[in-house]
Amino acid sequence: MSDQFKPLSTAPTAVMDAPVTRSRNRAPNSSPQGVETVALGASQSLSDSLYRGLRASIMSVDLLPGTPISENDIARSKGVSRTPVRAAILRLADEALVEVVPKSGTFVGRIPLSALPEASIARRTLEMMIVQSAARLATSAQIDLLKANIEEQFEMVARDDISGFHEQDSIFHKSIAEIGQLPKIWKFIETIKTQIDRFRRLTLPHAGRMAQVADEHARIFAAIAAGDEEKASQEMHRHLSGLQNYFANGVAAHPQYFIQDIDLSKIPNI
Amino acid sequence: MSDQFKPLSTAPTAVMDAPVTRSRNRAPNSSPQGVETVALGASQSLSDSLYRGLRASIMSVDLLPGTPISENDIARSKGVSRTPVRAAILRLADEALVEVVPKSGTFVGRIPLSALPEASIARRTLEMMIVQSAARLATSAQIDLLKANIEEQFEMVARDDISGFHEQDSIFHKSIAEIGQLPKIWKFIETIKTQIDRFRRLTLPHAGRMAQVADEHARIFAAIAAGDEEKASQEMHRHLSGLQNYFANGVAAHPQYFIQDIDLSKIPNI
DNA sequence: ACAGATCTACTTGTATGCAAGTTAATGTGA
DNA sequence: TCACATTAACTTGCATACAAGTAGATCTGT
Repeated sequence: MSDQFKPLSTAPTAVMDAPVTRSRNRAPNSSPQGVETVALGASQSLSDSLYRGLRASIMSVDLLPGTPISENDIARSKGVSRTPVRAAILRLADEALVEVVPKSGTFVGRIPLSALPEASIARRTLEMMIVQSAARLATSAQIDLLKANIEEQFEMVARDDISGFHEQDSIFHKSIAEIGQLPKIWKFIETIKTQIDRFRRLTLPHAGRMAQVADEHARIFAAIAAGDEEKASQEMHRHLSGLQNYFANGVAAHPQYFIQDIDLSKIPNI
Repeated sequence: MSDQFKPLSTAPTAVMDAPVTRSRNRAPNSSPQGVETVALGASQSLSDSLYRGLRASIMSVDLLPGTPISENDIARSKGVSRTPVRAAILRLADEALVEVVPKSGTFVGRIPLSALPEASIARRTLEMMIVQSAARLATSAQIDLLKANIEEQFEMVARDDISGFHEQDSIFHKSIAEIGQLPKIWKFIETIKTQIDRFRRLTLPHAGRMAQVADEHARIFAAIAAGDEEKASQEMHRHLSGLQNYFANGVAAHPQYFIQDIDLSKIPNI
């Protein structure tokens, strides 16, 4: 059962055999065994750009959970065939951002409540470790840049610029990961917190919380600048705790947006 | 730009309008707003079973990194069309288990060395937290089951049954996550450690290490049984550290299996 | 014998058509 | 008026055909 996918070409890897079938080698297109694995910046592919557009619409909750989406409609509206649309939707299905029901329909994914508590715990655990590393390794130049980011955040609070604040928020956490020399773990956290972000955008009142979040960020920054690993970790813990307080109200307001696959009263402390 | 994917149906959500186009609702097929989100056990889909088969072959390094794979060949050998094969390959490409070079070819993914150090750190960090939770929450019944698993492991060592040992190893870690009531984080970890597992299967000598791993597991178990969170965490740290010792030799033996996108001499302590 | 241009078989990406199944609307009976 | 069978339009999953591009084999000139 394990050799059923062995390459079918009869010629082994040796090159001097009579090549019954041309054995194709690695395309020199791809990273030539060398140093860089830099992603291809431009989209280049129809299904890629469709994927990104759909994903952005779902993550911004511009498309609400449960909304039916039709491969045919999207294909017609974009003037392409179903094939690249379908490829994009299948990718989103792997991320649980859409739910595909065979022979019936496709829907913007409802948020699985059972995923949120452990996603929150995992994110907090990793970011506590990351910020410890950052407090240990930060250079004065990096601290200056981070301080500028904090000031930007308070500027956004003053302007009441929510989307601008979210952007600076994201840069803050990403920068800490870079300072801690763990940038790929931040990438991983971004996938972990996907459903958490959707939950927050759906249920949390953004206005009041901005100032508090900026304060929490400032305390984390201060600990990093002071090189106090333990304090930085504790402040990050505070910053990333307390999500469960919003569960009951958020779900009660819009139950149709969620897959209620856990007992909301039994959520552990996060 | 953000409303380009709004559903096209002219009818709003209200049901009393004259339905120019039938507005389709959620299929009662899918989880009916209820409690369970249980995955559909049976494969049901051609592309699903192709995906699982290919993934197993790649993870077991039965298909070596860099091996060219052809959608047409697989389709012919399985007696299906390219469509489901292609869907499976695209899923694998998202996991970096295959590399697709447009208009050129598809290859079993080489292991990106730059991903390994941070994956190892993230995994260790999460499992240290999980085992602390397990040491805190373990019931005596759970401890008995875990003890039986440890005994199985030593049995496998005695029998020199490598694949059997790997299975018990996996059960050990998964059981700890269940005891710690964080089973979904173990699922996360399984995706994190994908490339690490491939690296180990390619480069590590399994024979000698089995006994040592079983011993490390036994020490973790003892700390859990004693309810000693700190000790359990430390033993897990020891168990999951030291991968970097194998980097240089493993890569030197088979450089073509890896994307050497980092300087091997600059790998941090993991 | 060797270097370079040309050619041809192969690759992935997309378009299109069909099959099986589901769901909402409609028809039918009481 | 209501319950139930029928039907028709829509859905996703798969098969097939074509387009654009790549790379190895071959041919040509020296």
